[in-house]
Amino acid sequence: MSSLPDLSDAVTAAQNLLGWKLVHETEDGRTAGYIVEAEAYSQEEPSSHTYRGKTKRNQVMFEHAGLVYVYFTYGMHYCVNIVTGEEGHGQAVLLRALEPVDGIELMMRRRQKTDVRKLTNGPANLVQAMGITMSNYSDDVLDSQGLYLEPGIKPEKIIKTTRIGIRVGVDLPWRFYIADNQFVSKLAKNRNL
DNA sequence: CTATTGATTGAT
DNA sequence: TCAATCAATAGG
Repeated sequence: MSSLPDLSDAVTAAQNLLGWKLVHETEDGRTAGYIVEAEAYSQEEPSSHTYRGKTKRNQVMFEHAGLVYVYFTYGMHYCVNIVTGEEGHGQAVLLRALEPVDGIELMMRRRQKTDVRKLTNGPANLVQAMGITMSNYSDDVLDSQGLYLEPGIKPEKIIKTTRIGIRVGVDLPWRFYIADNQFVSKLAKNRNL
């Protein structure tokens, strides 16, 4: 695996990021996990937050690849994305699930769960376990500090399928996850292509 | 201005 | 199947 992920466009990056290790160092300690499930979003298609142009919420998605897009949704949840593509093109990869590697005790404390499989199995769950907040908005994951990426494992088999939780653009096969990985979010295992 | 919806989760 | 709960957006 090369030392930098391919973030040239969202769909490529969603596959390429699988197996990379996401690390977050905070005052409470270090947490890290392998990315096992990810989805691509881009301004050309209606399910993307950038479909209707730049707003205060999504503006970082139009900046350069490697920056972090955190958003608040459903009145109670945060989700995290890695920006991809050229500057000015609103696209990113939503991280949907991790396989916990480091700081599992800390993740359990943050999540109030002891079942390792329920720590990071979903976009809002992994944000909570990793201690990611809006203060991580526009962090650079290619800088080795704070929230960043490290080379991890090479996925044996990647499953390509349709995205979760959206009402438009449901036909696009823009979701990718590592086959037979027990940390992939439950919904993701239901539909296959 | 008000009303509705959503890249979710966890409980029923 | 539904509630929790708020930012963005559509509509008047």
